[in-house]
Amino acid sequence: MSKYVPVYKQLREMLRTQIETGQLPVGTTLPPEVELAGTFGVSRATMRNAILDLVEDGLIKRKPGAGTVVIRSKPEEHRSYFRGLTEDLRRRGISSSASVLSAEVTRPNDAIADHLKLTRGESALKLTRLRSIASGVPLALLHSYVPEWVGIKVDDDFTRPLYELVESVGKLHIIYGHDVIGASAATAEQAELLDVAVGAPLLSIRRTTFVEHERPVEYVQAYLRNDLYEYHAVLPRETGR
Amino acid sequence: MSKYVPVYKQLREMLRTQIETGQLPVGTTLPPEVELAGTFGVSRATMRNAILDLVEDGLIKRKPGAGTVVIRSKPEEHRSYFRGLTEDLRRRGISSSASVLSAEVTRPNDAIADHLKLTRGESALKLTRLRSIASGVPLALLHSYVPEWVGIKVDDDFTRPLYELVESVGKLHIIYGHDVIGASAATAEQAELLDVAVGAPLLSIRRTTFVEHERPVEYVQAYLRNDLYEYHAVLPRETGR
DNA sequence: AAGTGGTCTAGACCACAGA
DNA sequence: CTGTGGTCTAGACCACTTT
Repeated sequence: MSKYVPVYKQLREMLRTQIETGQLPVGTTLPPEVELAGTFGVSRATMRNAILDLVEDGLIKRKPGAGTVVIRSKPEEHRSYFRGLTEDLRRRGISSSASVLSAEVTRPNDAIADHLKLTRGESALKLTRLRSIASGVPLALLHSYVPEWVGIKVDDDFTRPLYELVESVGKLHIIYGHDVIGASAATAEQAELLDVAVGAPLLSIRRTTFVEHERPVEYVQAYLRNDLYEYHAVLPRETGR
Repeated sequence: MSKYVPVYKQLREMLRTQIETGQLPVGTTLPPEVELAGTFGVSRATMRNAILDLVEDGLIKRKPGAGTVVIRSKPEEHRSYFRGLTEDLRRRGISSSASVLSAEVTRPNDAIADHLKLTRGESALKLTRLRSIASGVPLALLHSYVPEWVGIKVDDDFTRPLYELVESVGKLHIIYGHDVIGASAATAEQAELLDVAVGAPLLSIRRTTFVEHERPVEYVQAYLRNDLYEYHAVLPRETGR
């Protein structure tokens, strides 16, 4: 039950704490590596190991010949992560519910089969849902496709987030998602369901979800009311090496 | 024009090449650190430095006591990065050009001043541009705002990517961007400039660009023709710390 | 020129996985 | 048990930025 923790990790966390609590405010120049190493009684390499981790976390910045400066006091959050619509809304304080309009197993059209990397003859579960916010106002029309091999059945509970189903039923681990976002004009059917005028601008999100080995497990085409939803993305700049 | 390249970087790139060309196929177990170090006549630390970079890139995986295995042959591309519209289009093989409709220094409205974290009285350069694809078809209407402190002048060359200007003139380093994407109906003015019908759906992108210390250096409101442009985002799933 | 981070060496012992 | 990666030391010299 003894828990071994390397020295450099202890030092790293100690420094991280000092930065996050403001004992080392933004703008502070840290002592040189050698001095820090001496202070803590470790070799320069060990001290360096601790420091470089913090650079990786974006808390400090180093310049050869200049020094090491604290540039941020809180852990970096400059990156968007893949989330389902339900969780996305919940994070913004909007509670919503879904109603299933239809659920069937079919052979999807070629474009969708291609996105899901289906071989000829393979089918997919097609799911159409309408998601509304608490007051009952319709928000989004969702057309989801899940390959049959994932193992989801037409009588599963689709009012819960689809990701949970995919990950639990298929025992899969989602790695990333690819979103393509555009704008489109509401068709008569969409207008009816979403309670907007025909031709009104809708936000269109087409999402492909991937598990290990670049395997797609879900394709969703969503149409959202532009007055109720905006898509957010925080993108880090490519790090040159 | 010094050409000094550290040994570990040379070794890293050599290994990377061998992996990407398939000389070291996926599944291969690499020789132990000590052996590799001996092979290349460097110390273990140097060899290790090269290897760890490849772990960071997701090309290989290490397990203590087990070994080092090649797990991917191509660099990871499961993450979108911040890019300007120009570069984004260029990567898709679309060449485009921009024409400046207006450039002036003004006090922006409160919403925009807030995005740029301007104090009372601070002004910003307002820039309106129309970007068209090669054939001359209009693609996007861009309203850009850059705080005065960045140092960009109204007579700079705005047909070049704005990021280059910001980074070179202001000697700044862009860290990340925050995009908010929605759909809107074209106003009369927008319809005229973009050559679409009034009320036609447009893709709306509002982007705030940040440099060190969470400082915003640019705010752009873009309206794009939905038939010519789609926004792409590849989002990794949140990794448990 | 001085000081800082960047690279590199030649060792050593420890923690962990597999046979 | 053996072998692997993980950690650590005590030096050294180099490249870069600032003074």
